[in-house]
Amino acid sequence: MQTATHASVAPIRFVPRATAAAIDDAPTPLKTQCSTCHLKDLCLPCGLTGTDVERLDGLKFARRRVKEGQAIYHEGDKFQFIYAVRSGTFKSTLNLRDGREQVTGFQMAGELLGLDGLASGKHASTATALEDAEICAIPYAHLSELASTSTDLQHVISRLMSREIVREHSLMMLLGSMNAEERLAAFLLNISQRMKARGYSASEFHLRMSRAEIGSYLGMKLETVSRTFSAFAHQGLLEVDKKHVRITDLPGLQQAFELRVQ
Amino acid sequence: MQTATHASVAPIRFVPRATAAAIDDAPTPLKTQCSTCHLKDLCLPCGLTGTDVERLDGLKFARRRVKEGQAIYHEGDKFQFIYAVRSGTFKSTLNLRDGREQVTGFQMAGELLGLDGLASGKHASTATALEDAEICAIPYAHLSELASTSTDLQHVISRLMSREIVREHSLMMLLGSMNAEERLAAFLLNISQRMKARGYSASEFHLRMSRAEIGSYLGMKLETVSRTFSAFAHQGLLEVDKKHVRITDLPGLQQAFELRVQ
DNA sequence: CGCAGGGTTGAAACCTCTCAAATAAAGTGG
DNA sequence: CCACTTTATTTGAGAGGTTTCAACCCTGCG
Repeated sequence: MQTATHASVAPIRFVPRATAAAIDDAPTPLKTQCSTCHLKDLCLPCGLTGTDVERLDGLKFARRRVKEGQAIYHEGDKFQFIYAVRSGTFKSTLNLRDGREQVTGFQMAGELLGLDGLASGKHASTATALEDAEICAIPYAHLSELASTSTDLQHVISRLMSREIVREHSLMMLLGSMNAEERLAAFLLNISQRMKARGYSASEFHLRMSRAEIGSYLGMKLETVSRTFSAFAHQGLLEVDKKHVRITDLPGLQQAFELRVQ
Repeated sequence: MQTATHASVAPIRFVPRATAAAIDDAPTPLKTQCSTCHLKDLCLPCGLTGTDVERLDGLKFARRRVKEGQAIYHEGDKFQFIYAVRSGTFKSTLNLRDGREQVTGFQMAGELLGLDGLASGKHASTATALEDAEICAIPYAHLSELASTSTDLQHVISRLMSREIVREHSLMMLLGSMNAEERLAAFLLNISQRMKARGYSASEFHLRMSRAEIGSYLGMKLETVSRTFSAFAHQGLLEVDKKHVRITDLPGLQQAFELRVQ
């Protein structure tokens, strides 16, 4: 549904896991401009004035298609690009010793990926497409060069990083002090809000992630996620059919979540 | 023990909660330089070359004493300063609806506080001293002005923010996939490492936070924290007496933690 | 000296996890 | 196009770990 508006983009070949980093070094040389992007109010240009947005157009970055299941970078890969999601949904994950993965976030259109790579020069997580997607690959060197000519742009980047910190704070609160129902309610309300901000229905949507991925993100087992979905359905808060969700009692769902959180 | 090295600083009066923000507007006008600070390898100047560190000296910021229990900013306060811990320990907290608080981090000498305020211009958390402490209050406006003259300084700030994101990632992993023993082991090893980096013993230290605060941070109840301490003691991994901890089997503790994490 | 706050420990309740089985959907290959 | 396999999801029952409630100890302080 989200990819429908970007049909005129050259597809890139599928890149197997071991060499996925290689695509970072040779992005499709297709130029894109921020000033005319339909996501400019959500994405990098958000908060910038006309002149600064135009300055952003000086950035030479490429659009890329990413197939479902394909990673745009892996934990440990050299950090060179920041990625903006144009369409589709991604998950960010950390690898656990026993081979399992911990989901640290889901990213939707207009959201940025890869900011955790600045710390050490290597990506600290892996970003994988949950459906066929499209991204802008922004060379960090160019971006920071550009930022040195505009304090406003500097602030925007700092603000975006700060937002990520704040987001993770609330996730820590969720993981540290909420039970299963509160966690899932918080998750669904968050998705609902983000769908709404992107012009989709806030009450009915298609989850792109599996029960296991939701569980990993929320710190619970997939069976518990499934059970909690069923419990919400029995309570009349929503209707679920696999990944399709329809919220039928938004205030009720908010109450299930707001029992604890400020 | 940490405060002993900084005795020649004018004390500030205790400021009650409601007006604590006021001290932000009138910091003690005592100038400090980064280039001669004993924390320069841990703190803001970390990674900067000689010339850039000198440029940091152009920053006019004040040192301040903070009494145990006093907050340097509260959730919702206007964001103006970034704070560097000179001595002492702080906790960062979020308020929960039911009046309880969620601890999102502990900060030691050389670590920064307040970066979460950039996102919205208001502090997203509260920072409270766990013991008498000393901080540098760095006006963010000055810092970002200075950063516009040095790309290296820009990078340092970005890197520090990114580090915070990475730190929170691993905490999410901890909260999402570890049991009580793994959590406490991870916490103690982290504290141990940070003590070591500051020139203190890695194996014997005094915790500045209560069982309840540790529990809030680690997503467990204070009784469980206490029980897990006792369990470690029974296993011969450490000796505990209230807040005093001596790690007697570091490899054993690491094993208790590394069972899951990469 | 009594009290409050922080810490420890015990026992039972409760929630989530684990293990297991059944179902449905989707992909595979003849 | 149909059996077959694989994967995702749901649901049940019992195990297990953490929380809850409670009692008790210790220390510092007015």
